Amino acid sequence: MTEEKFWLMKSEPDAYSIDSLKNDGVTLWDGIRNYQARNFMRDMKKGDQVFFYHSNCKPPGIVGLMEVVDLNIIDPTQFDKQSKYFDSKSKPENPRWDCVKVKFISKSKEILSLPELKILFSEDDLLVVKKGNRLSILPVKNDVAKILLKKI
DNA sequence: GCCAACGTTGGC
DNA sequence: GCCAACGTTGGC
Repeated sequence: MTEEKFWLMKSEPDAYSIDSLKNDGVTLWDGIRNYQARNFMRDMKKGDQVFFYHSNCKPPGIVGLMEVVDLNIIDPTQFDKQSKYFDSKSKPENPRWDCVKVKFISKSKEILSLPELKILFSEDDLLVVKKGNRLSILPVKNDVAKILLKKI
């Protein structure tokens, strides 16, 4: 039996938006430099669905849906000296950072904003509504995801 | 621009 | 291993 898994990934729309992904079709979710977030990506499986969240904008919120299509990809930006994500401590023979590839599924007609999410869900239901939560990748509970899917 | 909530770093 | 200082995220 296949258990559906759901996640939420944040991106600042100035850096990479849902429109960028719609245009690209697929993208590598690289540049993650937080171990907990990286480990969540390692827990992902092909076919998992991911809510795309715009952060650091007004208003912040969920703007679309994507799907995991590839796993365990070494993040190329860690070895790129030109990249802001360059990590001098990571060696090619033992890469520290990896990521997943995602594909565009849909863009919401309207943003499901953080204030709305706070009305719908408690901190325990959906971690993104928790004050001060800085994790850019979060798991989403199955029953919460079912509700979200109807609203985006 | 402010600040809360962390994660990371480095001295000891 | 502790912890203070510092840096980052991201809402407001």
